[in-house]
Amino acid sequence: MKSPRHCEGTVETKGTESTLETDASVDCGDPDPFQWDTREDCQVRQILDRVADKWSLLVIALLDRRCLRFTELRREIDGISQRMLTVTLRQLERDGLVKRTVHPVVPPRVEYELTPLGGTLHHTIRALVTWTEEHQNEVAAARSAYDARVAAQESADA
Amino acid sequence: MKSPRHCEGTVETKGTESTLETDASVDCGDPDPFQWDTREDCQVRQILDRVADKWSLLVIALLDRRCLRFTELRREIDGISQRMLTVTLRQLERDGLVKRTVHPVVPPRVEYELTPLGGTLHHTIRALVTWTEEHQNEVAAARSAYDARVAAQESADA
DNA sequence: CTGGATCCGACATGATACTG
DNA sequence: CAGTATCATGTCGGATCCAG
Repeated sequence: MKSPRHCEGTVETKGTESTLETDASVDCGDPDPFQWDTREDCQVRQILDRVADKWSLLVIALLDRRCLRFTELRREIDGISQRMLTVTLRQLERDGLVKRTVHPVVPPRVEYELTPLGGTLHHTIRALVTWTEEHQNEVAAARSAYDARVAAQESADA
Repeated sequence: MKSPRHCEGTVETKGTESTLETDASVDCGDPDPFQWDTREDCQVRQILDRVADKWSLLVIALLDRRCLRFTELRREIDGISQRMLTVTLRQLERDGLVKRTVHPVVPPRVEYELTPLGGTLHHTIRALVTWTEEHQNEVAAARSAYDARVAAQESADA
């Protein structure tokens, strides 16, 4: 119901699909700091989902004021499929975070870079990555402790 | 290609089969700033996925040094199902980001709050949310422009 | 080289019913 | 109230083929 439908597939229902979105109609500018993103139809929730996406995160982090070609990105991001890279880049381009430049040469050369808007996001994303790097050991320890507790509990039940 | 499997971070099973061995064995501490998270077996990637998760994001943002009960969280986060709230809270608890307190009363009263570790994450998450709030209009504009371009292109083809 | 399109399986997620 | 268990399904995402 609240699924943020992808825009992949280049649907020809360009005008009709936007009708079900409550983007423009809903005003999310509320003063309550604890109410800001609680409504699923709020645009902030949608953008947050896009921006915090698994692959989007990596692409943005990788495009640190650098131009990267499609294949370069694909090579750098271990595990991403061609399809997901394409889809992710399209979404980011649509959101104005990534600029796509096609060089009319043969073989085709397409380069991706962050837009100014994307550049501002980069810092935030980077902060998230930094936090993860700095605290991964603590998280791992917490996981082990939790798993140990669960295991102990289960053996106690048996 | 390489290992086609996903980042196996999101498991809602017992946790006994969690990938402990790979977590500890793989060392992600590399100096290259552009290599840090490119490998899918890197623990940073897994944690990033968890932390940047749609619901996790909201829960952490909501638990800003407050104790919230299960139902309160559920009510605040519009659109979340009971199941996903439970799963999300479990994951966060396992990762040591959220503390779960059960009050042995009737009716049961369970409260959730951020751990100190979760508190440090909170700032970063908050920054992400703030960015989204501040730039949602630009993103929306970019989307409209993109959609318009696509529409124009399609009508030109026809 | 850079994708677009399609097929299809797997898994995450939602809905529902049940429990303590 | 706070879950757990089960089932249904939609979406994501990978593999493959094809095109410019």
